[in-house]
Amino acid sequence: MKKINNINVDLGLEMALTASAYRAAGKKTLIVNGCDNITREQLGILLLLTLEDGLYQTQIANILGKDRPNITRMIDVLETKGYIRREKDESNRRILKVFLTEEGRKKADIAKPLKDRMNAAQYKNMTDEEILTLINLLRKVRKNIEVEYELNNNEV
Amino acid sequence: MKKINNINVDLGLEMALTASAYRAAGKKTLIVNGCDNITREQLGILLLLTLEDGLYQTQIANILGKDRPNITRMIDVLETKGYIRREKDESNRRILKVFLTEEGRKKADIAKPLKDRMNAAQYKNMTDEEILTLINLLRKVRKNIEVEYELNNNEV
DNA sequence: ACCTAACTGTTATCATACTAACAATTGTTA
DNA sequence: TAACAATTGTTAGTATGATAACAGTTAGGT
Repeated sequence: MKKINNINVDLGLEMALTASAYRAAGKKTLIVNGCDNITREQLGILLLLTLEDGLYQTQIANILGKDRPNITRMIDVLETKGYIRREKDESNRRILKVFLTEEGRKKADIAKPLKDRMNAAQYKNMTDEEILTLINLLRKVRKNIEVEYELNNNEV
Repeated sequence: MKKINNINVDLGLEMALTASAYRAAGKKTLIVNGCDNITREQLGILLLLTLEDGLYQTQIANILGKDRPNITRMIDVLETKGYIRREKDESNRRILKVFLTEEGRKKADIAKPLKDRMNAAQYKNMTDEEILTLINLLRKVRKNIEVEYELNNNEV
């Protein structure tokens, strides 16, 4: 494990722990506020659709960084719950566009301020500069990993 | 979504994307180098045991930031693969201590440099100061979240 | 000693992450 | 046009993340 100033720097563990706390807090926030019939990830899809309705599944997967089987399953659930509906695209019959229902829009409107409040909590006592630094460093690490990942790809 | 300098700052999404790249790269590294019969998470247990053998399951769970059911399952798998063995503690019969087998130690020795190489890759072109900053900001966010999480806990 | 609370590992259940493989559709190219 | 490749959504299977509930064990308080 890399050491700096005699401090162990295991980024994987740090990210796992932070992500774990993040998930727990998000779940708790939803439950405490009566949004206990939907998960944080499912809500992410609803919130995305409030920004741009009618995306198709692969677009949703790419934007949210998830894979298509996952999106299929989550959208199945959201459709069963009546929050979204699938609609065939006549110009490309492979595509299923996803739209919010009225119920789905209502749910997103209720949950949006909860997400905002959680974002505010996680950035408490942090300056804008610190937040930007954190985001940029995460992106730098991701870029490094993706480059290395592609290198490995070519090695195979 | 919080905006700084007109840039969207969705830490949850950034962490999810980075963690996803991290997982993919880790998995690929193991497969490319012939360690395809073990997962990154299972390997984490083996590497921990090389630092301190004979930990019991709850200790492993706490150190790695996982829950006990997960550890039970992963250790079941590792035991089936012959990489670890459970041993009852006579002084406290609730406890099962976990030890590396010879096979497990060999596996860990083979995989350790792969993990080190991946750590080096993710920190490429980053100064020690940047790395420390990233770790400290992640910890700060985690602390914020945990405080907020406990607050919610009390509100219930 | 007895009762209760806490701890440890386990099982069951559900949601997510990921891969492989597939059918249907569309795009490309010889 | 015919053959092949790529795209889209789906299904199946495995591993992980997380919670609830349980039996066995230990610790604490009366």
